[in-house]
Amino acid sequence: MQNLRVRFAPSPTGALHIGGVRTALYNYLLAKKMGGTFILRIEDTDQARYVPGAEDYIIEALRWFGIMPEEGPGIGGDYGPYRQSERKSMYGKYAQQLLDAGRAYYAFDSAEELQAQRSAFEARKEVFKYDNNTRSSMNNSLTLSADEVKSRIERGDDYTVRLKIPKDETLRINDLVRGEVNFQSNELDDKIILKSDGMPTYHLANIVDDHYMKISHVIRGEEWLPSTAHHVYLYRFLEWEDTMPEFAHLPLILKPTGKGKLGKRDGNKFGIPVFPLSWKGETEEDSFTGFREFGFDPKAVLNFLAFLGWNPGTEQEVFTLDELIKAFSVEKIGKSGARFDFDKAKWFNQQYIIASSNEDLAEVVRPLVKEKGYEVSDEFLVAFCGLMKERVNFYTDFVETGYYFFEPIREYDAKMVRKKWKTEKRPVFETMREDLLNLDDYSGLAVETCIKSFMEKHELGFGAVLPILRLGVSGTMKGPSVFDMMSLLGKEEVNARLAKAYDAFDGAQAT
RNA sequence: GCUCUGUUCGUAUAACGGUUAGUACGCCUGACUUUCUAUCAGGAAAUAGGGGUUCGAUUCCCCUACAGAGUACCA
Repeated sequence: MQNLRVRFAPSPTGALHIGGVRTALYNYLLAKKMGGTFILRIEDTDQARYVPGAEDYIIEALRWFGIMPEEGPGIGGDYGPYRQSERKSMYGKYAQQLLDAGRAYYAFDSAEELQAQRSAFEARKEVFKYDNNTRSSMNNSLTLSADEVKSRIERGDDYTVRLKIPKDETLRINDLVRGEVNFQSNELDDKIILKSDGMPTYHLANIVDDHYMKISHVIRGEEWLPSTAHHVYLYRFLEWEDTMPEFAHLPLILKPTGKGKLGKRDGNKFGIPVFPLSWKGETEEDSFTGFREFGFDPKAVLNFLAFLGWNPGTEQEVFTLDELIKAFSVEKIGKSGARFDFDKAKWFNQQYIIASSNEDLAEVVRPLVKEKGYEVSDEFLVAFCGLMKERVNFYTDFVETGYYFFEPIREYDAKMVRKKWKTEKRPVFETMREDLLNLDDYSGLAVETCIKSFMEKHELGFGAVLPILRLGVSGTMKGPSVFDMMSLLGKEEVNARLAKAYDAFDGAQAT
């Protein structure tokens, strides 16, 4: 085989969906594994659906994941331009070639006429298809005289170019994921390949570009499987069939619950991200929180995505990108739709956080801390990450569930306070506070020793003392080791918190 | 409707035609622990249904059911 070249070819119609990211990932993995080239091509042939910023979003997302293409718009490469709108002049030529070869024809039917046909068929409970059956009754260069066609074109009438699908043929397609897939040509419609605005449709542009960009493998979503037959015909009629790429159609990603494939709105509906990065659309419904902003690590998301429709056949689940590249193979891609399981995504993220060093975590958490307006030393932050990393799922949890490391306690767990605090015991706890204040060494171990001797002196058990300390210092029963927490907060801070807490506890007890 | 694709615990999936049908997430129980986690040890939980082929089908074939996708001058 010659050089392996794959492309990710999204349409800039909005934020890049997580399913698109998975497609990009699989393309990337295959390219890297085989020493091939990963290419980004922007399919912007539909001006009406073009959304400004979408292209930047796509590139930013790929960069965040660390799966950057080697060729693409703004990146360079020998097969550019990489935006279809900039390749417009190429496509007309091939439409003409197809026309000349009798493999395509002009169609003059207006949108209204087509609509009328559809309605008429619908009334008979049939579905209109522009195909070898119906094209003889439509206005096209097959039914009109040559002169008529010529004059219509010269007159400037709108026309499209349609692919003339042959009659009575069986088309056999080999798909790397699904094996042999057969199509009857009579079931295929005469797809428009050149629109009346002169732009090609996806089908033509895709084939021409893949050919010129020397794409060897087309890895894309299953929604393209039905139109692959048209694509094969295009290759055949353009006489490029001998260099036609291999096809691999990926299973769909399904909604977390219920029916259907994962959609844009599912994110807001289930309160989970379905886009890599946050996106601000025109409206509330068109705005989404991304995995990044949700507090995910890009490596964890990639790992999760890799397993949505693929598995290595071993029992290993946590993979670095390099390991994924080594393990990846098209043969291991699954056939059936994979449901998006947020719990699993969460678990992957947690695995990555736990495996990260405290220093690396601090690096990621620092901007979040700054954003909240907190000012802390690097040393503090690193220690803080060490204390918290085993009890968070997302990066955002650090500053949210661990907020009390940076600002005063917002609220005490009232139920626990009522259960554990006795106002009569306050004098005893005041002596504990003093004992703590007299400590010179405020390491976790020293604090622990101090508390233990305090308990011994007053014949108190862990259950009577530790909850009070924990509540006083963090307000909640959830969190890291009390002693370590106190050590990190420091003597003065702990003392102040305890004094304040005792008052609050008394208040809570009184009500 | 038609075409294409698919169907193993709730979810993701593993299993040369021969296994007590494995693993992970989630769930339940226990251990550890001052709490929450994490960790460890257990547990419940699946081959859609029906026909074949075969000594033997999760695995191969057919039918049914269900699900998904496509059926645009969108990609």
